[in-house]
Amino acid sequence: MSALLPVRDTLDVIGGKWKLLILISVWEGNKHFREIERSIPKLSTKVLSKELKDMEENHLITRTVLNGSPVRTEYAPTEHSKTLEKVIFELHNWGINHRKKIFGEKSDTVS
Amino acid sequence: MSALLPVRDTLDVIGGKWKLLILISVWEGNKHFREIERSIPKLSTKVLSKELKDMEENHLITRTVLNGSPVRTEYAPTEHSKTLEKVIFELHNWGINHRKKIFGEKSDTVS
DNA sequence: GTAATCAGTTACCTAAAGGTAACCATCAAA
DNA sequence: TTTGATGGTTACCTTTAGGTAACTGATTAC
Repeated sequence: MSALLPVRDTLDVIGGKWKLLILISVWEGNKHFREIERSIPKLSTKVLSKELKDMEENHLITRTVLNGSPVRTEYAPTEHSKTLEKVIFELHNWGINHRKKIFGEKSDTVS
Repeated sequence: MSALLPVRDTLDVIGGKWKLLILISVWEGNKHFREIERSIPKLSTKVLSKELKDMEENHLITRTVLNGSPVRTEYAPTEHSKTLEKVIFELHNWGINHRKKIFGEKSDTVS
């Protein structure tokens, strides 16, 4: 069953500890490196730097360097990144229901 | 934004290298430990053992020990596990489209 | 009695993800 | 002129996921 390859691709793109948090931060309007960094507690510059590169490669964000005095960069979400919203919604939805199953009830065996 | 907690839950349940492969194997009708192990190339007994425990805790499968001579166990998927199909479908779907974006086209910047 | 099956466990090792902290250059304000 | 902001990089360390291989005890087949 390597029909799972596309599933793996998706999990690689949104997996890990920080990618979704960073994506949401950018969706919320944070544009600059330090701005994004400050918006996410405990996130280090090193990890942010690496994740932003990954996300740029995956066309989730764009990076624009503004030539000016103390070098400004601007990160922006792509349209493509917006297509993740549905996926995230489903993950969220399932997670909610899963918690109910795990902590709320008892029996759910099949056949 | 800790509205991401349920998303994290879901990713924990289906993430990692083997969980989905094992789940599919059980969905396909493999019931016994060695049977599942043989159905997935490169999967080791140690990892399978650990993953099955996780999946049992998460109510994705049930484990039944049949008292008999060389000790048989039976693993079966739960109804709850079936609710993952929709999630997996979305992940699959997005993965397919993502590949098209990445390898097929070029421009997709926002605003 | 030897091998092979069942269902795992145990100890050890490698690889990848992530964390910590110091550092770079450039510029503006105090 | 020192401090702080800009956007990062570098080297090193820890933690977690996963891999390798040997081994257990019970049973059947040879």
